[in-house]
Amino acid sequence: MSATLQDVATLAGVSIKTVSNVVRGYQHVRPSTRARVQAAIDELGYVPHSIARRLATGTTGMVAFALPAIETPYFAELAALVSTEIGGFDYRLLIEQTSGSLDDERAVLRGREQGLIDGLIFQPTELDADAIEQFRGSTPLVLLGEIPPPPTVDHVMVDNIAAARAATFHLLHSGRTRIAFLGYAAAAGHATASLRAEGYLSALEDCGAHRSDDLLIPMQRFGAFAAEAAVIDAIETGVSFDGLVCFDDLAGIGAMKALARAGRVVPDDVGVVGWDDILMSNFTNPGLTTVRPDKPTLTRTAFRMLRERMDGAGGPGRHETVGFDLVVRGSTAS
Amino acid sequence: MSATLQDVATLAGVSIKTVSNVVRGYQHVRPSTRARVQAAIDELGYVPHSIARRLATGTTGMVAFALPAIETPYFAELAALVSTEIGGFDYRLLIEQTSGSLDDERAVLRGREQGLIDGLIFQPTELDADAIEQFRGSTPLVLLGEIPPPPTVDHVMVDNIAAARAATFHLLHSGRTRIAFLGYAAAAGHATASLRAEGYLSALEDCGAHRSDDLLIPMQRFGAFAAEAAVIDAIETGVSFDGLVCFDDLAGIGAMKALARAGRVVPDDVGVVGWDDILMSNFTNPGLTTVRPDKPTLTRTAFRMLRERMDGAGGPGRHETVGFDLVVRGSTAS
DNA sequence: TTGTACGCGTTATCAC
DNA sequence: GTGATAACGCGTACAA
Repeated sequence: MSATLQDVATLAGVSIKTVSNVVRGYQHVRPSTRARVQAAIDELGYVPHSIARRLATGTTGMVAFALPAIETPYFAELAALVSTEIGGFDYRLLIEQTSGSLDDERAVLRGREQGLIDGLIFQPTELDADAIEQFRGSTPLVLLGEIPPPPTVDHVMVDNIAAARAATFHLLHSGRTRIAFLGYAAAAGHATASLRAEGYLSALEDCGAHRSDDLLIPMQRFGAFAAEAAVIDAIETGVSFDGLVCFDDLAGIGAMKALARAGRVVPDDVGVVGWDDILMSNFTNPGLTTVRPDKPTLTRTAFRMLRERMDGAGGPGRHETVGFDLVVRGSTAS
Repeated sequence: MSATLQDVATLAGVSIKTVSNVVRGYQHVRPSTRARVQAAIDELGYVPHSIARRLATGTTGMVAFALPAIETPYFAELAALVSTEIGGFDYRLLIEQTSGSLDDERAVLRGREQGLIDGLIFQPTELDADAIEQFRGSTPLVLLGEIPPPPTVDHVMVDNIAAARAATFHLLHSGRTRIAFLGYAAAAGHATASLRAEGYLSALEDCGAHRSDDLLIPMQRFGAFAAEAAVIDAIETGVSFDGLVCFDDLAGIGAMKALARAGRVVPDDVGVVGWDDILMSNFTNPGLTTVRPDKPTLTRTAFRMLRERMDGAGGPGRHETVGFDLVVRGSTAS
């Protein structure tokens, strides 16, 4: 099998403590000793056994990112950023998919096993503040997304209401008068969808624009297929709109397909705004105007807060908001 | 801190061995004892400490998936499948991004630390058979993708030449005569790109179709942006083609954008075929015809082979091929 | 069926 | 500066 500290120590004629000191870069080791030990390490091809180290230190060097689904482009992009970010600090990334299921979210929060991870970055969709408070274990935790966080937990978010207002104003200011919202109450009590709808409604109100329940287009599930079906349905039932604020880019992309099939021209007949600025929004035809959350800052902030907690920082939950842009593309050209 | 086996044992008035037996579902435990122990477990909220267990057993319950970039839709979809698949066997997923860098691929293969993972599923892009042979450690390994694998390593792939031929024939049979290939030698010696180009060329030859170096459109990098730039460039330099076989769907999507900007109509002027059948290929306008590898079988096969190795199976490397479909959509309608 | 005692590979606390 | 030795929490012969 692989060489151990003891093997190296025997070969170098020192104690394992000295080998350990060399391996871990401890300063006060006589150069000649260090050289002898290093030679033994090289000869045996010794590699530290991380599990043993971790049992001894109580840390694992692993950070989990719990998200609904890794194949969702927005989360995949986030995961890539998190992976890169934490890699710079020698942490490794464990991916936990919750599928937006209550049970999985609970399991993730409780930590199926102790000692597996040093910290958790978690984007909940189902659990509310009380449940998070109740189920969370003792591992450092940072929440992502738009749920109202429990007062004890760190949290990073984008101002969804402000962003939804910006998206809606953008459509209104290009002269559109009947703006719909796609993705209303996609899941009962879905915090993100509710906030975005709220921002949308408040923008309509501020401008005195037309509001009606018709214009709140529900989606049965998330994703492009569900969005396409929802928009087809809305058109068939006679809902009339010339602007569409979508829950996310996938919804926007599904909506644009539905509109094309219905013979509605984007942006001439309908202006469409998405959310997330996933890569594909650059490549729809026309390009999809979208709310772009500052993803790099989002992940960097989350990991910074997590690191502070992992380093033992106490205190009440902190709450940070990161910015967004409205990226204007062809789907709302006027 | 958290409760340990010893805490539970003390509370239940038994030895830690008995508690361990209960926790691990050992059969021969007296029901009354089991009940008492279970009560203690519940009362203390005992959760096994995975690191300690793993130090004792020598296994980690973790499988790593090493891929170039998690935000690439194809890999994200694969990762989702792997995560679900291994979750059914109580393994957890560690994501390793290699960014297609030689150093990172080596590091992944060598395993930066011993004992962290039980097995590795690895999609190399840079390393060749010799290097893999040389750098691989002792952890069970299954390779994904199109590199010619070293004889000792398990490997799952799609028949890229056959699939590229099918894609090319599809365009030829709809009456197109000048078929180009996008993504040629995107990286020098890139195995996947080479195989696909090879299949493309052999199909042209079989049909006696026009072949020329012009029609091999190179890409500087992978991805939709690079593809868009490459196609714009090809059009500007006067390359004439009425069909386009793309390295992957991202390339196809980028190509369609470039064609639209150049005023070329898909599929009337140019038929486009992609590769991977990522979700977005359903939502381009028109939909993107694509080679769909059987991703569920791919990941299931890979993990089955890996499990067999983790269970101690020896023997030479096995080699499995999974199927593909050609999914015909609007981009090649005739 | 259950208990005792040792080993897994490392780190950390003391002595020396 | 370096060496014994006790944790870390759990699995497992072996014994009872």
